[in-house]
Amino acid sequence: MSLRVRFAPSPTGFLHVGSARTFIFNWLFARRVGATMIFRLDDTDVERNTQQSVDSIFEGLKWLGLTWDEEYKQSERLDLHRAAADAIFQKGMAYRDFTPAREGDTEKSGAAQGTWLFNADMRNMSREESDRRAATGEPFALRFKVPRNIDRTVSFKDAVYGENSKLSADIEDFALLRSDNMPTYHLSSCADDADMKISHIIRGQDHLSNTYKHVLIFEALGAEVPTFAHLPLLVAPDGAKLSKRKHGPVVSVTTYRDAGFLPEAFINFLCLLGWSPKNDKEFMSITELKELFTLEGINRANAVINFKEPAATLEEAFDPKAVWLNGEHLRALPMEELSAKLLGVVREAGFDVSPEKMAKITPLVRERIRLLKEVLTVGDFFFVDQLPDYDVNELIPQKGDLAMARKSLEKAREVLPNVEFKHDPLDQSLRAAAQELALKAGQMFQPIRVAVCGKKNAPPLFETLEVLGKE
RNA sequence: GGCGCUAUCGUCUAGGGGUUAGGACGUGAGAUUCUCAAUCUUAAAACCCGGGUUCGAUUCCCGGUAGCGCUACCA
Repeated sequence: MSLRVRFAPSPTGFLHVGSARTFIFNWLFARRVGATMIFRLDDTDVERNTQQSVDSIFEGLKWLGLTWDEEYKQSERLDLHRAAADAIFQKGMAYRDFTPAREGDTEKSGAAQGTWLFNADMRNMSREESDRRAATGEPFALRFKVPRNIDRTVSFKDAVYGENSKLSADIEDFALLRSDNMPTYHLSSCADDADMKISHIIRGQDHLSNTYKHVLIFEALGAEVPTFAHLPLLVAPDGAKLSKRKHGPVVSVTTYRDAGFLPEAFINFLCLLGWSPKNDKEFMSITELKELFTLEGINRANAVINFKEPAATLEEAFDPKAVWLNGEHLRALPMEELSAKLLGVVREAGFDVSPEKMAKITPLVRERIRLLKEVLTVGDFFFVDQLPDYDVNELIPQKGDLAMARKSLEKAREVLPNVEFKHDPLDQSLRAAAQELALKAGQMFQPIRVAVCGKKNAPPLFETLEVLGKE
């Protein structure tokens, strides 16, 4: 039997980090075992689908750089879904429910208050009466006739959560077709999975309890029930599920891209949430992940993405481990590659910097940034003609005063014009100058650094001067 | 409310009937250094509670509690 997996997002919002992880796990599994990876847009909810969301999903996935082998759109397969529903109906495993759709029933309080399982009048209606009413054009929803025998149980073995079973009597008669003849998610999802011969369904744990219904549908369709692997959910620091409304842009994949995450770092981070290679390895390339990934390595408890709610800095908006991993991946990149990426960021910010100059700057900022975008704050002085204003007190060296700073700078102005702007000559002459002034090297360098960079914390002085050049 | 799933440092996790409960991020201290980083060393930090089973449970079983999910003609 061939192995086939699918990623099936519904386009009702931007690409969520949780969806991205589901996609990544599917991809890793597929590439690891040689399965076919299918992308399927689950767009049967016409009212909530937006083109903007479709674009956002593709944009996010494109950034990740992981590809799939086949692509489908559910909205183009409605006939198949309806045929599946009809087949179930013809087998007597579904019935028409003529109860008008509940309207204005916005929240789920109705369901939450009591346990609705089925409407006996509808479930037990004779086929003749059902046909007659349908023939008059009366609208109906098609519901699955869940077995009510008291000892009947539905079970499946989940690759992550193990054996699961539930009394079928506890499962409500869920809808297959809405009264507008549109298939529901459960129906189209299963009909497609069956038709596409999906062998492994790897998806969020929020579907764990839906799986009983799905097993029922697969069986009614006479299809082989695939292997399920449910993934623990990604949640916010407060334990609530991630939502854009509550938690802002951190839940969107493009936010990571825009802040300057490397896709491989982002993927690495997401993999560590709910999965582990069990060997204490944390920093992993995509190739390594592909080699190490197994469904057995997935654990069962929800994982918190540990970001700060009101973020004071760019870094704070993300999980510290994600930021750290990104720094690691950044430093693992060949210098030229990193330089090219940084050049892109800098140019996008409106600075005109040549690739040659960027090539010299990159080694100086590489150890000092963890997100690509930080090049703009760490290395700003490399790009501007005129330094923004800074506090003169910044010039004061340790255990020194403004007079000492002034003395240092005057000396520097005297010495520097005659020095070749290379590391060693600068080192020698400035150290000599410091000695002449009876200052510690650090006390001499500090004011110069601030005068040059506009801030105390900056890359080493001589290299910086060398890159900046004498003019 | 009903049904289901889950529970190890602040966070991500390893482990598993007898361990000094391991690693990582983050945090503190120190080393190095022209500052900041990077790097290295080091410290603090965890088995939800109660019952069983057992010579011995953090680990196995049961119960509780808490969190999460599903309970839509959403997905």
